[in-house]
Amino acid sequence: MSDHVHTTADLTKNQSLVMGALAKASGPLSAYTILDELRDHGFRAPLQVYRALDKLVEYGLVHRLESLNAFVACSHAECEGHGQTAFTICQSCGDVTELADDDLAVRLKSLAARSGFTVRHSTVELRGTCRDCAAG
Amino acid sequence: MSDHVHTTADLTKNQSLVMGALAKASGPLSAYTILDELRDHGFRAPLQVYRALDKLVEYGLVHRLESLNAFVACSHAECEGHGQTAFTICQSCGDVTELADDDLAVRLKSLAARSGFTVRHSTVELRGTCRDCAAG
DNA sequence: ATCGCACACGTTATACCATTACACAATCAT
DNA sequence: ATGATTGTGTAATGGTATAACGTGTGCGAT
Ligand SMILES: [Zn+2]
Ligand SMILES: [Zn+2]
Ligand SMILES: [Zn+2]
Ligand SMILES: [Zn+2]
Repeated sequence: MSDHVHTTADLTKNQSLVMGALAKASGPLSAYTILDELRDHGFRAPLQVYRALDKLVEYGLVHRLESLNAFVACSHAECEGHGQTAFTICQSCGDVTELADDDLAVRLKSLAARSGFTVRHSTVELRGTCRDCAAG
Repeated sequence: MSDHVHTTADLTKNQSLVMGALAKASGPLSAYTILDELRDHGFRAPLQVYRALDKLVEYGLVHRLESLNAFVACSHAECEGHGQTAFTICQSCGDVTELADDDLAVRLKSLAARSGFTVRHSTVELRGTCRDCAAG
Protein backbone atom coordinates (compact mmCIF):
# COMPACT_ATOMS: atom_id res chain seq x y z
CA MET A 1 0.00 0.00 0.00
CA SER A 2 2.76 2.43 0.82
CA ASP A 3 4.32 2.21 -2.65
CA HIS A 4 0.96 2.53 -4.33
CA VAL A 5 -0.11 5.60 -6.29
CA HIS A 6 -3.34 6.68 -4.73
CA THR A 7 -6.22 7.86 -6.87
CA THR A 8 -9.66 9.02 -5.87
CA ALA A 9 -10.81 5.41 -6.25
CA ASP A 10 -8.68 4.19 -3.34
CA LEU A 11 -10.11 6.57 -0.82
CA THR A 12 -12.21 5.80 2.20
CA LYS A 13 -15.65 7.31 2.60
CA ASN A 14 -14.50 10.28 4.63
CA GLN A 15 -11.50 10.87 2.44
CA SER A 16 -13.73 10.83 -0.64
CA LEU A 17 -16.13 13.31 0.87
CA VAL A 18 -13.34 15.73 1.77
CA MET A 19 -11.69 15.25 -1.61
CA GLY A 20 -15.03 15.95 -3.28
CA ALA A 21 -15.52 19.15 -1.36
CA LEU A 22 -12.06 20.39 -2.34
CA ALA A 23 -12.40 19.26 -5.95
CA LYS A 24 -15.60 21.15 -6.55
CA ALA A 25 -14.41 24.27 -4.76
CA SER A 26 -13.02 27.09 -6.86
CA GLY A 27 -10.19 27.70 -4.43
CA PRO A 28 -8.68 26.67 -1.11
CA LEU A 29 -10.92 25.75 1.81
CA SER A 30 -10.22 25.78 5.52
CA ALA A 31 -10.75 22.60 7.48
CA TYR A 32 -13.68 24.14 9.28
CA THR A 33 -15.33 25.25 6.06
CA ILE A 34 -15.06 21.68 4.82
CA LEU A 35 -16.55 20.49 8.08
CA ASP A 36 -19.55 22.77 7.62
CA GLU A 37 -20.06 21.60 4.05
CA LEU A 38 -20.07 17.99 5.14
CA ARG A 39 -22.38 18.18 8.14
CA ASP A 40 -25.20 16.89 5.97
CA HIS A 41 -23.08 13.84 5.28
CA GLY A 42 -22.63 13.04 8.94
CA PHE A 43 -19.51 14.99 9.78
CA ARG A 44 -19.61 16.27 13.34
CA ALA A 45 -16.05 17.06 14.46
CA PRO A 46 -12.90 18.76 13.11
CA LEU A 47 -10.90 15.61 13.57
CA GLN A 48 -12.87 13.81 10.89
CA VAL A 49 -11.74 16.46 8.44
CA TYR A 50 -8.15 16.68 9.65
CA ARG A 51 -7.64 12.94 9.53
CA ALA A 52 -8.88 12.79 5.94
CA LEU A 53 -6.77 15.79 4.98
CA ASP A 54 -3.64 14.23 6.46
CA LYS A 55 -4.04 11.23 4.18
CA LEU A 56 -4.96 13.25 1.11
CA VAL A 57 -1.89 15.44 1.58
CA GLU A 58 0.24 12.34 2.13
CA TYR A 59 -1.09 10.86 -1.14
CA GLY A 60 -0.32 14.10 -2.98
CA LEU A 61 -3.93 14.73 -3.93
CA VAL A 62 -4.21 17.82 -1.78
CA HIS A 63 -1.81 20.60 -0.86
CA ARG A 64 -1.76 22.59 2.31
CA LEU A 65 -1.33 26.35 2.01
CA GLU A 66 0.63 27.29 5.09
CA SER A 67 0.13 31.01 4.81
CA LEU A 68 -3.65 30.64 4.54
CA ASN A 69 -4.24 27.72 6.89
CA ALA A 70 -6.20 26.18 4.07
CA PHE A 71 -6.19 23.22 1.70
CA VAL A 72 -6.57 22.93 -2.05
CA ALA A 73 -7.00 20.04 -4.47
CA CYS A 74 -3.88 19.46 -6.56
CA SER A 75 -4.29 20.86 -10.06
CA HIS A 76 -2.36 17.94 -11.45
CA ALA A 77 -4.17 15.13 -9.70
CA GLU A 78 -4.85 13.37 -12.98
CA CYS A 79 -1.17 12.86 -13.72
CA GLU A 80 1.45 11.27 -11.57
CA GLY A 81 2.24 13.02 -8.35
CA HIS A 82 4.68 15.86 -8.73
CA GLY A 83 7.57 16.69 -6.48
CA GLN A 84 7.68 20.40 -6.24
CA THR A 85 4.99 22.98 -6.52
CA ALA A 86 4.66 26.68 -5.94
CA PHE A 87 1.58 28.79 -5.37
CA THR A 88 0.69 32.33 -6.27
CA ILE A 89 -1.84 33.96 -3.98
CA CYS A 90 -3.44 37.19 -5.12
CA GLN A 91 -3.88 39.56 -2.22
CA SER A 92 -6.56 41.45 -4.08
CA CYS A 93 -8.98 38.79 -5.33
CA GLY A 94 -7.82 35.76 -3.36
CA ASP A 95 -7.13 33.69 -6.44
CA VAL A 96 -4.68 30.84 -5.86
CA THR A 97 -2.78 29.19 -8.70
CA GLU A 98 -0.52 26.17 -8.55
CA LEU A 99 2.65 26.45 -10.60
CA ALA A 100 4.75 23.43 -11.41
CA ASP A 101 8.45 23.99 -12.06
CA ASP A 102 10.83 21.11 -11.71
CA ASP A 103 13.78 23.40 -12.19
CA LEU A 104 12.77 25.31 -9.09
CA ALA A 105 12.81 22.09 -7.11
CA VAL A 106 16.37 21.38 -8.22
CA ARG A 107 17.42 24.89 -7.38
CA LEU A 108 15.94 24.80 -3.90
CA LYS A 109 17.48 21.43 -3.14
CA SER A 110 20.91 22.62 -4.19
CA LEU A 111 20.56 25.87 -2.27
CA ALA A 112 19.82 23.89 0.87
CA ALA A 113 22.50 21.31 0.10
CA ARG A 114 25.14 24.05 0.32
CA SER A 115 24.62 24.02 4.07
CA GLY A 116 24.28 20.26 4.26
CA PHE A 117 20.51 20.29 4.44
CA THR A 118 18.43 17.59 2.75
CA VAL A 119 15.01 18.80 1.59
CA ARG A 120 12.07 16.48 2.08
CA HIS A 121 9.27 18.91 1.43
CA SER A 122 9.22 22.51 0.35
CA THR A 123 6.69 25.26 0.76
CA VAL A 124 6.72 28.08 -1.78
CA GLU A 125 3.92 30.61 -1.55
CA LEU A 126 4.12 33.87 -3.47
CA ARG A 127 1.82 36.69 -2.49
CA GLY A 128 1.16 39.64 -4.75
CA THR A 129 -1.15 40.70 -7.55
CA CYS A 130 -2.56 38.53 -10.31
CA ARG A 131 -2.81 39.61 -13.93
CA ASP A 132 -6.51 40.45 -13.79
CA CYS A 133 -6.21 42.56 -10.67
CA ALA A 134 -3.19 44.41 -12.05
CA ALA A 135 -5.14 45.23 -15.22
CA GLY A 136 -8.40 46.18 -13.53
CA MET B 1 9.21 57.85 9.05
CA SER B 2 7.82 55.52 6.44
CA ASP B 3 10.91 55.76 4.25
CA HIS B 4 13.23 55.30 7.19
CA VAL B 5 15.33 52.18 7.75
CA HIS B 6 14.34 50.95 11.15
CA THR B 7 16.90 49.67 13.61
CA THR B 8 16.52 48.41 17.13
CA ALA B 9 17.06 51.98 18.30
CA ASP B 10 13.84 53.23 16.72
CA LEU B 11 11.57 50.81 18.47
CA THR B 12 8.91 51.50 21.03
CA LYS B 13 9.10 49.90 24.44
CA ASN B 14 6.91 46.93 23.57
CA GLN B 15 8.59 46.44 20.24
CA SER B 16 12.00 46.45 21.93
CA LEU B 17 10.91 43.89 24.49
CA VAL B 18 9.59 41.54 21.82
CA MET B 19 12.65 42.10 19.67
CA GLY B 20 14.84 41.33 22.66
CA ALA B 21 13.04 38.09 23.38
CA LEU B 22 13.47 36.95 19.79
CA ALA B 23 17.07 38.09 19.57
CA LYS B 24 18.20 36.14 22.59
CA ALA B 25 16.25 33.03 21.60
CA SER B 26 18.12 30.26 19.81
CA GLY B 27 15.27 29.71 17.39
CA PRO B 28 11.75 30.72 16.47
CA LEU B 29 9.22 31.56 19.16
CA SER B 30 5.44 31.51 19.08
CA ALA B 31 3.58 34.67 20.00
CA TYR B 32 2.27 33.05 23.16
CA THR B 33 5.72 31.92 24.22
CA ILE B 34 6.89 35.50 23.84
CA LEU B 35 3.93 36.64 25.90
CA ASP B 36 4.87 34.27 28.71
CA GLU B 37 8.46 35.48 28.66
CA LEU B 38 7.37 39.09 28.92
CA ARG B 39 4.78 38.80 31.69
CA ASP B 40 7.38 40.03 34.14
CA HIS B 41 7.71 43.16 32.03
CA GLY B 42 4.02 43.92 32.19
CA PHE B 43 2.70 42.05 29.20
CA ARG B 44 -0.79 40.75 29.85
CA ALA B 45 -2.46 40.01 26.51
CA PRO B 46 -1.61 38.39 23.16
CA LEU B 47 -2.42 41.58 21.34
CA GLN B 48 0.53 43.36 22.88
CA VAL B 49 2.77 40.76 21.30
CA TYR B 50 1.00 40.61 17.95
CA ARG B 51 1.02 44.38 17.53
CA ALA B 52 4.73 44.53 18.17
CA LEU B 53 5.37 41.59 15.85
CA ASP B 54 3.39 43.23 13.05
CA LYS B 55 5.68 46.23 13.15
CA LEU B 56 8.87 44.23 13.51
CA VAL B 57 7.93 42.11 10.51
CA GLU B 58 7.04 45.26 8.58
CA TYR B 59 10.45 46.73 9.41
CA GLY B 60 12.17 43.54 8.26
CA LEU B 61 13.70 42.83 11.66
CA VAL B 62 11.65 39.71 12.20
CA HIS B 63 10.37 36.98 9.89
CA ARG B 64 7.24 34.95 10.28
CA LEU B 65 7.51 31.22 9.70
CA GLU B 66 4.17 30.27 8.22
CA SER B 67 4.58 26.55 8.58
CA LEU B 68 5.41 26.85 12.28
CA ASN B 69 3.15 29.72 13.31
CA ALA B 70 6.23 31.25 14.85
CA PHE B 71 8.56 34.21 14.56
CA VAL B 72 12.31 34.54 14.33
CA ALA B 73 14.74 37.44 14.44
CA CYS B 74 16.32 38.14 11.07
CA SER B 75 19.85 36.77 10.86
CA HIS B 76 20.89 39.78 8.82
CA ALA B 77 19.46 42.51 11.00
CA GLU B 78 22.79 44.30 11.16
CA CYS B 79 22.95 44.88 7.43
CA GLU B 80 20.41 46.49 5.19
CA GLY B 81 17.11 44.73 4.88
CA HIS B 82 17.11 41.95 2.36
CA GLY B 83 14.42 41.20 -0.18
CA GLN B 84 14.21 37.47 -0.37
CA THR B 85 14.90 34.85 2.21
CA ALA B 86 14.42 31.13 2.54
CA PHE B 87 14.38 28.94 5.62
CA THR B 88 15.45 25.40 6.26
CA ILE B 89 13.59 23.67 9.08
CA CYS B 90 15.00 20.42 10.41
CA GLN B 91 12.20 18.01 11.22
CA SER B 92 14.47 16.10 13.54
CA CYS B 93 16.04 18.73 15.81
CA GLY B 94 13.87 21.74 15.02
CA ASP B 95 16.81 23.87 13.94
CA VAL B 96 15.84 26.77 11.69
CA THR B 97 18.33 28.49 9.41
CA GLU B 98 17.82 31.55 7.26
CA LEU B 99 19.34 31.41 3.80
CA ALA B 100 19.77 34.47 1.66
CA ASP B 101 19.87 34.02 -2.10
CA ASP B 102 19.12 36.96 -4.33
CA ASP B 103 19.17 34.75 -7.39
CA LEU B 104 16.29 32.76 -5.95
CA ALA B 105 14.26 35.94 -5.64
CA VAL B 106 14.80 36.72 -9.30
CA ARG B 107 13.84 33.20 -10.30
CA LEU B 108 10.66 33.21 -8.28
CA LYS B 109 9.62 36.57 -9.64
CA SER B 110 10.15 35.45 -13.21
CA LEU B 111 8.38 32.16 -12.63
CA ALA B 112 5.35 34.05 -11.38
CA ALA B 113 5.64 36.68 -14.10
CA ARG B 114 5.08 33.98 -16.73
CA SER B 115 1.46 33.90 -15.66
CA GLY B 116 1.22 37.66 -15.22
CA PHE B 117 1.61 37.57 -11.45
CA THR B 118 3.53 40.28 -9.60
CA VAL B 119 5.24 39.05 -6.43
CA ARG B 120 5.13 41.30 -3.40
CA HIS B 121 6.26 38.87 -0.75
CA SER B 122 7.41 35.28 -0.93
CA THR B 123 7.45 32.47 1.58
CA VAL B 124 10.02 29.71 1.10
CA GLU B 125 10.27 27.12 3.85
CA LEU B 126 12.17 23.90 3.28
CA ARG B 127 11.59 21.01 5.61
CA GLY B 128 13.96 18.09 5.85
CA THR B 129 17.09 17.01 7.69
CA CYS B 130 20.00 19.18 8.72
CA ARG B 131 23.63 18.18 8.40
CA ASP B 132 24.06 17.25 12.06
CA CYS B 133 20.94 15.09 12.17
CA ALA B 134 21.89 13.33 8.94
CA ALA B 135 25.33 12.55 10.38
CA GLY B 136 24.19 11.47 13.82
C1' DA C 1 -11.47 -20.30 15.11
C1' DT C 2 -9.43 -16.64 17.53
C1' DC C 3 -5.84 -13.91 18.63
C1' DG C 4 -3.31 -9.83 17.65
C1' DC C 5 -2.54 -6.00 14.94
C1' DA C 6 -3.28 -2.09 11.85
C1' DC C 7 -6.34 1.17 10.45
C1' DA C 8 -10.40 4.00 9.93
C1' DC C 9 -13.89 6.06 12.54
C1' DG C 10 -16.78 8.77 16.27
C1' DT C 11 -16.95 11.85 20.33
C1' DT C 12 -15.51 15.00 23.86
C1' DA C 13 -12.56 18.04 25.61
C1' DT C 14 -8.74 20.87 25.33
C1' DA C 15 -4.85 23.47 23.58
C1' DC C 16 -3.04 26.74 20.60
C1' DC C 17 -3.17 30.80 17.37
C1' DA C 18 -5.10 35.36 16.10
C1' DT C 19 -8.41 39.22 15.85
C1' DT C 20 -12.36 42.43 17.08
C1' DA C 21 -14.00 46.04 19.81
C1' DC C 22 -13.59 49.65 22.92
C1' DA C 23 -11.10 53.03 25.71
C1' DC C 24 -7.21 55.96 26.84
C1' DA C 25 -2.70 58.44 26.31
C1' DA C 26 1.16 60.51 23.65
C1' DT C 27 2.71 62.80 19.58
C1' DC C 28 2.62 65.74 15.70
C1' DA C 29 0.76 69.06 11.97
C1' DT C 30 -2.18 72.54 11.12
C1' DA D 1 -6.33 74.47 20.57
C1' DT D 2 -7.82 70.92 17.27
C1' DG D 3 -7.79 66.98 14.80
C1' DA D 4 -5.20 63.09 13.00
C1' DT D 5 -2.12 59.40 13.81
C1' DT D 6 0.01 56.05 16.44
C1' DG D 7 0.95 53.25 20.47
C1' DT D 8 -1.07 51.15 24.37
C1' DG D 9 -4.23 48.24 27.87
C1' DT D 10 -8.06 45.06 28.59
C1' DA D 11 -11.74 41.89 27.73
C1' DA D 12 -14.08 39.06 24.81
C1' DT D 13 -14.33 36.32 20.92
C1' DG D 14 -13.23 33.66 16.89
C1' DG D 15 -10.43 30.38 14.18
C1' DT D 16 -7.16 26.42 13.88
C1' DA D 17 -5.45 21.94 15.45
C1' DT D 18 -4.62 18.06 18.56
C1' DA D 19 -5.07 14.84 22.74
C1' DA D 20 -7.29 11.13 24.76
C1' DC D 21 -10.43 7.62 24.77
C1' DG D 22 -13.29 4.11 22.91
C1' DT D 23 -15.45 1.35 18.91
C1' DG D 24 -15.51 -1.46 14.94
C1' DT D 25 -13.69 -3.89 10.95
C1' DG D 26 -10.49 -6.50 8.08
C1' DC D 27 -6.76 -9.64 7.83
C1' DG D 28 -2.69 -12.47 8.55
C1' DA D 29 -0.47 -15.57 12.03
C1' DT D 30 -1.10 -18.97 15.31
ZN1 LIG E 1 -0.15 19.66 -7.08
ZN1 LIG F 1 -6.31 38.97 -8.28
ZN1 LIG G 1 16.23 38.03 7.30
ZN1 LIG H 1 18.59 18.65 12.76
